[in-house]
This record gives sequence, structure tokens and C-alpha cells, in this order.
Amino acid sequence: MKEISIGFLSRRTGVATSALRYYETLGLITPNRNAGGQRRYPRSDIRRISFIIAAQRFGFTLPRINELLRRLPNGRTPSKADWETIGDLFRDELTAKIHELERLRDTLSGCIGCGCLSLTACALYNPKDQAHSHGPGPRYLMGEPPKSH
Amino acid sequence: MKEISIGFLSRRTGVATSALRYYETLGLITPNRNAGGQRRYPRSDIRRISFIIAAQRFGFTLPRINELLRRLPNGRTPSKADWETIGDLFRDELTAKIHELERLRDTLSGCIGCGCLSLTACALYNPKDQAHSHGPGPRYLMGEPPKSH
DNA sequence: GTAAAAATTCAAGTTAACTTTAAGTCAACA
DNA sequence: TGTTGACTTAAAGTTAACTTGAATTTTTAC
Repeated sequence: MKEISIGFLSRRTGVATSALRYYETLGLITPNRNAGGQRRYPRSDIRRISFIIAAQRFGFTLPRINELLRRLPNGRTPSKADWETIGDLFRDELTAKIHELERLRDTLSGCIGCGCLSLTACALYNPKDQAHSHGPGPRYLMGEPPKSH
Repeated sequence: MKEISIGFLSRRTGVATSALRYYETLGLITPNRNAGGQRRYPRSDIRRISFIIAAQRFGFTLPRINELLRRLPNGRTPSKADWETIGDLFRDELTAKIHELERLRDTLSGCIGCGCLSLTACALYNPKDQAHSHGPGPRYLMGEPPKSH
């Protein structure tokens, strides 16, 4: 069994077949097709899917994960060294995320019960956070909107 | 101006009026109404909204934030001490979240390029994480599904 | 007193990350 | 060879956290 079916990949990763097909529409995986038109995945996609799951758990979006995966070699099966390289990159981003959370937490701790009822002096003001930069969601944090009337 | 309008609250917090009405449907805020039927908020709701925004930035869902807010006194305006109490609780949960992230990161670092291709021995296996427990999303992490065939 | 600004409700639309359903095709095995 | 089980596509449904739009009513400002 050189290449594996979608059902096999699903059972080995715990990711539903519908999700695997969805990942494919996003370009995260690009399986081949057999003579009958069914998807056939290289075994290395098990690891690829595992990476996707792990990255998701840390709050990475699928498009962002796709960017990370583009660092893997094109055409050949990723080696252990390939995965270590991408793993280092991933770890660095994670560490940065954790530091940002700690910074926010510590700022908040001093701020949550403080006297800045006017909300003009509070240090917790619109920190640059990628997490909510797009789409709906709050943009300010205990501060005034930037330079509007 | 004892109580404030929805537009005023929106400008002071940076949260859209539509979002404020949405929060109301979830029970996060419960404004009064004036003679004409328009919403009137106590000034202390500015801080309440600020808390909601802050908690959201840390990945808390609105229902979870609602639970936290229920710890505030009912009927009277929350005092500084009230906010400090809820702030401590919040901070503790945050610290736990950060530790969990660090633990995951460190496990992942040892695992991402490791030899456990069989996916049976890897330590990164289905950690108890509340973040993805409900609804769609991955359930396993670099491991086999629990006790299925 | 009137016109513009701000508020109201209700329903429908948005995004991410999927799942579900329907109707049909392919593969494995007894 | 036949019949399950696994697979196919396409479209519609799901959840959170909102936004947008339409039609009306209140408030505010001159």
C-alpha cells in the first residue's frame, strides 16, 4: 500500500473525511487520484495532517498554516530535517504568542481594578494583535477609539 | 447625564452599537429603557464592556465571559474591590491557559520531527483542551483515535 | 416647528471551519 | 457476481460573533 485512501488517512489522524476534502479545497493537501477517481494520499500526509491539527490547537488559521507548510519541499517527501526546520519556525511563533499573552495579562492585572475610569490614561490601549485584525470583533481595549471625534 | 445612550457607550468603548445589542441578547448587559423606549446604560457598563473586550482578546467565549460577570454584585454598581476580585479570577484562568500553551509547545518541540511515525507512542495525544471541545474541529493530536477499531 | 441625527426592531447576510445530505460511483470480498 | 462499504460531487446547513439593511420612531439642534 504505497498510497492511502481518504478513509485510512481519516482513521489515522482522527480528522473527518469531510474535513480532509475541505483542507484540499484550501490547498493544504493535494492528493493524487486513482483510476476510478478516488483520492490517494502519500503516507507522509499523515504527518502533514498532524501538523495541521497541532497548529490549529495553537490558534493558527488554516490559511496561516498553509503558509507554514509551503516551506516544506515541493515534490519530494519531507525528511525529518524538513520537519525540524518548520518545527523551529513554528515554535518561535508560539513563543512570541505566549509572551504577548503574558504581557497582556500583566497589563490587565494592574488595570482591571484601577482608577482610570475616564479610560483615557489606561495602558491597555489597542495593542497590535493580529488575532482579531480581520473581520468582526473588538478593536480597542479599555481605551478610546483612535483619533475620531 | 446619569445614564448613557447606546451611541455614547459605543464611542467610549469602540464597540459597535450592533454588537452592544447583540451582547444584550446574550445577557451580558441589561440596560434600562427611557420613556421613548431607547436603551439607557449605567456608566459602570463602560467598564463592563471593557472587561468583555479584554476577556475576548484572551480567547474567552461570550458565554464564558457571562459566567465571569455573574460574579459581580447584582443590583448595585460594582466597586473597585468587586472588579479586583473578578480580575484575580480572570488572571488565574489566564495563567493556567498560558501554562497549557507552554506545555503544548514544549511537547510539540520534541515531537514534531521525531521518529514516531506509527503515531502510537507520541506524547502529543488528545490533551484535555476546552478550547475545541464543542462543535467542529480536530479532536486528536498526533495520535490515534481513542479506542476505535 | 421642523429636519437631521440617533435610536428602534427584525430578518438576513458574513466568516471560518467544518458537517450533513442527496444522489450516485467504485472497490473488496464471499 | 452481487452487495455492501467506501468513495465521489455539489449544495446547503452549522456555530460564534457579529454586521447590514429596511422601515420606523425618538431625540436633538436650529
